Amino acid sequence: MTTSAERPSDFIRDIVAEDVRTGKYKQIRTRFPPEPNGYLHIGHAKSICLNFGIAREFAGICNIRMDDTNPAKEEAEYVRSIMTDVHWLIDGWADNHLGGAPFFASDYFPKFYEYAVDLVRAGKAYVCDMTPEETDAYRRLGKASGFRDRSIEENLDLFAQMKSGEFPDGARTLRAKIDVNAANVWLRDPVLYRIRHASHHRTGDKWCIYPMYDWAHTLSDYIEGITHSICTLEFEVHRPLYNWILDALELPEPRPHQYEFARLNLTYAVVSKRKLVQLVNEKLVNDWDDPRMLTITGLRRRGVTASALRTFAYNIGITKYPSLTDMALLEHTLRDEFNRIATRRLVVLRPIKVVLTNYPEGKIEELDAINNPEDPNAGTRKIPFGRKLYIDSDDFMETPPPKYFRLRPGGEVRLKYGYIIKCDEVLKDAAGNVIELRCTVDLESKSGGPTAGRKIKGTIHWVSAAHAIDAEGRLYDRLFTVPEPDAAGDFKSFINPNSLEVVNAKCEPALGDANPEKRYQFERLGYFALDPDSTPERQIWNRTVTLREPGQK
RNA sequence: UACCCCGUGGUGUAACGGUAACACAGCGCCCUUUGGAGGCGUUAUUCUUGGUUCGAAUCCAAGCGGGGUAGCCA
Repeated sequence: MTTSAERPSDFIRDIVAEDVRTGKYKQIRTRFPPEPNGYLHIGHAKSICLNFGIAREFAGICNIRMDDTNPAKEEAEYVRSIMTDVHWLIDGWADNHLGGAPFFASDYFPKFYEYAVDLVRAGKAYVCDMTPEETDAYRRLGKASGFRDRSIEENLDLFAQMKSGEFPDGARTLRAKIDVNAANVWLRDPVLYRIRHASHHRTGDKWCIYPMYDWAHTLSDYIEGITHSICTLEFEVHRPLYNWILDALELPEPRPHQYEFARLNLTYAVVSKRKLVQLVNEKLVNDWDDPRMLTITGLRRRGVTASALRTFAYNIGITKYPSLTDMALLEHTLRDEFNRIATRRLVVLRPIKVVLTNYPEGKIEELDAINNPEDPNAGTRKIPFGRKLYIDSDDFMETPPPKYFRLRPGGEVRLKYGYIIKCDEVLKDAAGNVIELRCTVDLESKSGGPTAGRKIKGTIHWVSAAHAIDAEGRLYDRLFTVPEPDAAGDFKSFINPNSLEVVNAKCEPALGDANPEKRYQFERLGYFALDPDSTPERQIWNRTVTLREPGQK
């Protein structure tokens, strides 16, 4: 069974456990450091579960830190959405390990600047006047900048002028003086500060020099007392620079250490902020919270629960191998949880009318139905039954294939919790579409009745026409038609044209007081959740995931 | 091209020098008033070649394959 174990095992947790054992740190402290330039997605969820998971397993703390060092890209709106999503995901699980209010790298700008001055004083950084193109070219050639050997006094003076706004954007940078010939290009005198006369979402126009990722991130970790700085694989080559910064500043122990793991890839999906932005901007989906998006907000709207997402994160594990996880594993995780908790209801998605010709006009019966066969405490409810019903058009075929167990002309089927019916007549419109089935009921076959035990292969769901509640059903499918949409060519050309189907559903009356927090199984169809756009007059149901379907349908 | 990292069934992971396991997916059977769930069974794995060792998925080397980096983005 796939349930969330208390202590997952992976190479990072092994390291943390060892550090705890040796008493290397007083307390374990991790961090989740998003840049507020977009919405969080399922890959971030993996990282959040890792960092907060470690905090809760080792009695530690996890900080949320906005890595807001690039004023051109970042917005307060993203800060808000990030906090909403993280809180939702860790609520009741690791929220008591959260390091207080969100931290902001921008709050450390003054400290970053002081450290930079220290670095210059130590002769380990210099102001460089080369253009970005020249810098690139020199770096590629392993050639030293002509400004590399400026005096400390001149560097100090120039850096102060950079800060006070004496120079235009891009005119100068502060660079670390490391090794222009290093095999690792990130050690070839990396840029630490650049000039950007731009308004920052928090510091406004106070600064016109902004720290680069490596400088800001390393020092933020140090300032916050982070012990284990966990990031994705693309930062692996930055680790020597991370350590160089700590060494160059001669920062006292305890110091943070960086570890890297593989980001999440999923079949039939894209999981990268850049691509998700495109889907939104090019209107290929409705918005960031479109239920087809693997953003946390989209998943939430679709009906995915935080606990299921956490279980999924546990199931996929943590390694350094850049794997591709089967979307079926996510779907399995969802079904596994929902099967246990979902309230069962009868809903017809694509109705056909059925008239029971031998059932008395005006007669209504109340049938007993089980709310959740997996949970006896969920109890039962009554479902009204009458002469006119709706069944799903999928459950009737005029000329069915061999293994079709449902209704056919002259055939019998059992109505869940009700009677066995037989199809006598098929009525069609001028276009030849089936519009009504006229059936007869075996009046003794009701649950508990004399012929209730008759062996009938198929059981289908139904709704009383007189009592049905009309509702909108939004049936989602995977957003892409191929397992690896970004493997070759333009991923947007593989968008599934049928990723959303809207239907007018007929729901049993018990759904009238449906709870948006609850999960429902529409029997034989799938798991559904109420969309926030629902109104008291009209419900909108999002299909989170279908029931598992056998090979062919 | 250079540097770094990673290679365990179809997929995701475990095994921490002692003879490969769990989950997903697939297939078959049983059960079923959800073609769901559940039960039982089953297919299938250590990239290659050397080396170290009594013993290697595990340690070493080379090769092959995959990924990452080479922004004044993060």
